Formats: sequence, C-alpha cells, structure tokens
Amino acid sequence: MTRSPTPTILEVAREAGVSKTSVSRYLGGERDRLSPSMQTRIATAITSLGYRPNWMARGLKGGQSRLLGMLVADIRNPFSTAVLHGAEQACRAHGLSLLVCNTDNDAVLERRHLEMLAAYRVEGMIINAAGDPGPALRRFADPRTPVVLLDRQVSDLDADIVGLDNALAIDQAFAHLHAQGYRRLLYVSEPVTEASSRQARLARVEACLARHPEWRGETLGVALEAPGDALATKLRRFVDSRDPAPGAILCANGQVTLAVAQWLREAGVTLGPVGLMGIDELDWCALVGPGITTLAQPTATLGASAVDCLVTRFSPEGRQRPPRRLDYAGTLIPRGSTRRDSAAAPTTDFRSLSCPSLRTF
Amino acid sequence: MTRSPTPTILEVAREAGVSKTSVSRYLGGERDRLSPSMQTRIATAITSLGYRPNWMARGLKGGQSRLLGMLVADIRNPFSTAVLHGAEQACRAHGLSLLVCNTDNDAVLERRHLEMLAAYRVEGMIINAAGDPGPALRRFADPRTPVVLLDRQVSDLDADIVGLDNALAIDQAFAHLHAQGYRRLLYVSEPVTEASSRQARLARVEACLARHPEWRGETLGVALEAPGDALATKLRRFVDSRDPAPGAILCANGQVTLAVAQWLREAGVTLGPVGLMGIDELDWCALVGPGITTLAQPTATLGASAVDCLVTRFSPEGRQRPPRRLDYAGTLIPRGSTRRDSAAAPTTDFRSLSCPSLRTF
DNA sequence: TTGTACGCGTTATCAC
DNA sequence: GTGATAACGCGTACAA
Repeated sequence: MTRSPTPTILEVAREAGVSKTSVSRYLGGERDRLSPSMQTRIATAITSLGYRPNWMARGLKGGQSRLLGMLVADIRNPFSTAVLHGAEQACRAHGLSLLVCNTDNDAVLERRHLEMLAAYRVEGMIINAAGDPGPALRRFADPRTPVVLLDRQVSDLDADIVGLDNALAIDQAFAHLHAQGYRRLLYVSEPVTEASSRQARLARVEACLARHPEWRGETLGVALEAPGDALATKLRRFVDSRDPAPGAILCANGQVTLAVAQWLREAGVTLGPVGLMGIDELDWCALVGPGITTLAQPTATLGASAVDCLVTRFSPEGRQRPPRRLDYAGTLIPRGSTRRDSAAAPTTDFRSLSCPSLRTF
Repeated sequence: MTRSPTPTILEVAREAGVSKTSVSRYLGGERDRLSPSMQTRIATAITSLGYRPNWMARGLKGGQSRLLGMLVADIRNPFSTAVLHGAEQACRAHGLSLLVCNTDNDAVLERRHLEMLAAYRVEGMIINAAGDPGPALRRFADPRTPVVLLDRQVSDLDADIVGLDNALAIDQAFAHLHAQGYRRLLYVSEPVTEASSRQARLARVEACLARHPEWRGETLGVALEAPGDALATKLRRFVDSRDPAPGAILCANGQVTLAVAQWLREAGVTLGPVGLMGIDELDWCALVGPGITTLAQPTATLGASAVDCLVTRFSPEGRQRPPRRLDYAGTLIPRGSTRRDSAAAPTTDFRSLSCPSLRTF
C-alpha cells in the first residue's frame, strides 16, 4: 500500500471501502447516522492511514475558516498580551483559533496585516488600532465580517468597541489622590491624537480639575520613543515646585508609568511625598520603592468580551444590532506611592480595599 | 450588475472580458507576460468589483499556506513576546504569517494546538514546549513539516533547536558574581524537570561550584504557581546565615527574579550586600532598589533565527541536513544589586561594559 | 499572449 | 443509511 504523506478523505474512504460522503459525515460529528460497522471501519482506516483533516479545504466550501484575526498595536506591551490571553481562552470555548498580528504601532503594517487577515477569510477581527483601520477595512474586508475595536475607537466604523471605562477610571484615580491629600496634579500621557482612549482619559482629567478648583493641575503629552527633554523638564519643575500643596503624578498607561518611575528614581525622588499612580497594573509595580499605586484594567474580561461580541454577530439576529460600546470598570490597587505619611508599614496589603460609589465623588 | 460580496477571479475575468488564467497570472506576479491593455482592464475590474484573494483556496492547490505556527508556553511571559516579536519580523521578510498559540504550560492544550496547526497545514512550527510535543507531532503533523524547538529541547525529535547558550550564560553570571567578591550562592530555579534549558543551567551551576571549592553553594527548585514555604524558608535561611562570606542569589529566569525580588523586598533586605542577579532582562530591573543585575537573552535574534531555520528547510537541500543546535550568547547587564560597596552612585550606567573571554574564567 | 480543462480536499445536495 | 455528484476559489499543465 502506498501511504501518501497526507491522505485525504477519499483515500480513507477507499481504505474503508465506503464513500467519501460517509467519511465526511463521520468526521463532521454525524456518526450516529452511520452504522456501527461502518464507523469502526472508518476509524481504523483513519488511524492506519494517519489521516489528518485539512481545514483549509473545509474553509473553501462553507466559508468556515474558524479563524479570528487579532490586530495588536504593540505585542510587547503587557496589556496587549493580557488581553490576548483572555481572548484566546474565549476562542477556545468557541472552537475558534486566533491569527495574531502585531503592528508595532505602524499604520502601514496595520494595513498589510488587515489585508492578510481578510485574505485568510477570518470570521471576525479584534482590532487594537494603531492608525485608522477604517479605509483598509472597507477596502479589504468583507463588509459582513464583524469587527470589534479594542481600547481605541475609530471614526465612522460600524464596530463594537470594548475597553476600560476611562471616565470612571480617572474618577477613581482622582478620588484616591484627593482622599490621600494631594492637591497638585501632573498628568502624563502619550500623544492623545493617536488613540481615542488617551483622549477620553485626558478629557476626564481636565473635567475633574475644572470641577475641583482647589486643585492645581497640568498635563503633558509625550512621545516615549523620542521623549527629548519634555518629560524630564516637566517632571523636574513639578518636583521642585515651591507650591506647598502635595503633588501627585498620574500616568496614563503602563509605558508612561515605567518612564516616569525611571526618571523619578534617577532624580532620587521619594515616592509618597511625591505621589505616583498609573493606569495599568504591572508585575513590578509592587516592587518599586514603596510600591506603585495602579488602576488595573480587567484585561482578561476585555479579551473575552471582544470575542463574545464577534461570536454574537455570527448569528443573523446579532448581525443586525447596532454597534455596542462596552466599558468595563478597572480596579484601584493602592500602594505606598500614594501614601503621604511614610510611617505606615510598606508591606500592608491594600488589595482588599474597595472604592464604593466613586461616580458620585 | 450584481456585485457579489466576495468576488472570485472568475467574476473578475468576466468583468474584464478575459480568462481566469490571465487574472491568476496577473495576481501571481506574472504581469509582464500580459499585454498592457489586458493589465489595465484586469486592474480596473479588480478595483471596481472589490476583489480580494482567498488564500485558503490558494493553499489548497500547492500546499502553500504561507503560515507558520508558533506554540508558546506562556504568552504573558515577556521573554515569549520578545521572541515572538523577533519571529514576526522575520516572517514578514519572508512573506509568511504567524499563527500563534499559547499553551499556558498545559500539555493537553499543547496537544490540541498542535493538532490545530497541523490541520491548517502550517509550513513550519516554532515550538516552545510545555510538555513533550513529540508524540502529538508524530501523530498530527506531516513528517515533512520542519520544526524548530525554542529554548526547550525534546527527546528524540528531528528538529533544530534555538536558544540561549545556557552554559555560557551561567559562566558569565558566575564570573561576574565572583569578580564582585561574592563567595556564597543560592541558585533558584523553577522545577528543572519541565524544561531542558533549566536542567542545562542547573547543571552548569553545579559544575561551576564544583570547580570553585572556595564557593559554598546551594540550589532550589520551586514551583512558582504553588511555592508553599520552600522559597521563603530557603531565602530566609540564606539571608540570615552567620557565614561571613558574601552571598548572592542567582535566579534562573525572569519569573524567579520577580518572586525572589518580591520576597527580598518584603523581608527588607538591602540589595548589593545580599547580591541578586537574574537571567532575563525585564523592563523594571533597573527600577528596583539599586537596579537588578541581569543577563539579557538575545530574544529578537532567537525569534529570527527560529524562522530562518524553518525557511532553510523549505528547500530540498535544507530538508536533508541533520538537526542543528543554535546557542546564542546573552549579555550581562551589571547593576547595583551585585555591587557590594553601596558607596558607588546608583545611577551609573553599566550597560556599555563588556565581559571579555568569559569562557576562560 | 491567451484560453481550456482539470485537480486540490472538503462539504452540501440530492437520489437511492 | 448510504453514495454519486456538484460546487468552493484558485493554480497550472496543456493546447491554441
């Protein structure tokens, strides 16, 4: 017998002495419609031949690639991988697989990857946009392919959007800093033009400051790839200010927290007296100085929710529904970097603290 | 005209008034063999219909999925994503795409994902093994599909293996600690039975200790998911030892470094007098205490090299070659955590220091 | 230079 | 229950 390296169902059928159709039925989970004897014959043929299904061919017929595309702006960002992890688990539950693409925050790469995902006929796309994927999506993707935006919104795109409740997050952060007695704020973000979530956070910060005249606040947008002197200058001025009101630095995301913590360390600034807090919880935040207070995003939930959005739209009814916006609340994790009285033990576990009714703050 | 949502080359051909073949040639990069007038007609037909190629169908014929599978043991490990990033860039250069699967260090998931990758007819697999992928590979994958192992070796598998030069890495670390005046060592690893690289590192540590009788050393293998008291007990005993010889803790990977740094911080141990060093460079290592000395793995190189191994084996000659083992040297990044004289300025930049001829140490 | 015809591995639609 | 047969979208000998 000439065992071909990759046998097809046809060869299995011949080996078992049955028809292609029966083998297909056996494989497709309709085994109860086959006679027991045939089932065993097919089963033995499959194992003896070492048959392996070809999902490409399956996708050709029914348009069922069982593939979801995920476009990630920065794969090395722990936030991205955490969401990816959640999405992957959800996919598994639905029998789907993830085709992951990293755009490195490059609009050109994003476009190419979008084209690639469309070419593989993914059944849905999770997009953490780097640029504006709208045009590429309209150009390459089947209009019926459901799309869900992650963290970053895009103008005039018929897509669900899943992300952190940015307004609530800023409120939580502000309420915490306020309760700790800080009255001066430096809000540091990456350039807000590149992502809607950054805009939303900045806008809320400004709203908070406007609503609380007793606070003095300033904001800074800085490109971390090429920070120049902007960050250092601003931080130096903020830290050296003769204003007696206690000041805190709020970082818009994990990358910013890293950069700011780095500078503060080099400048020899003690955390706590100078407050530091960041959005995004990271492995090391508990390790630096007295621990850095963070607002953890519900990353696994975001990933799972994104997949659910897509799966929902697989059904005809789901397809009709208007785009949804799903904002999930973050969790504040207080640590020493926002405690002004350095007397308290640094190892206290604050994680169980809750922050009720922050909306009314 | 009834614009079908996903036009085929046949429809394009009809629209342009030419044959399927010509369109296929146009798409396949053989445009110079077509008359200019035909080229323009095809081009306009493609854009007006919004034609998008179906790579599933293309793959069906020639077995060209243009897909590489990558199996990652832990996607949330920064080491994994860094390698992934390197691999992705290399794929791009070869016109390949990566189908990424995370196994969460679960052998069952690994098996399922392997089956999935085989079903999609990936042209090669990069495997960062969680369990032993050998049996699943033999069962599901085409024997001709090239496989490259990442970081972790697997018994009796005809695959290239790419990873850190573990022996050299340990030598580098040991030489550094020796030069800094430490003479007691605690080597902390995750369970060595789960990964060959862990075994290699441990073995080298023991070899180093055996070769240097003036050192006193001990080793610990601990499962970080369920550390119990083992880690805390051992660390406490090491730190509290009445032995006057200066001691250093060497961590086998980034996860261990994190866990150990966490404990040391909670115990209020000052880094430097008690040395700390870890394999794997992480974002935050410069931030903790006086900075943590690390041995950075050449992650991007590992990823790119893995892809190159696969691409090489795409050719008939490459397929014949015996399995290769590619060990890449890491880079030592000295920081304050291995400086015993705490007088030196903590902000000194050590990154440009080189460590020549470590092999001869 | 261009077109015809077939095969890739699978599922769906019939008919028996 | 079971089996022919026709798609699915594309590449490619082969013929013209």
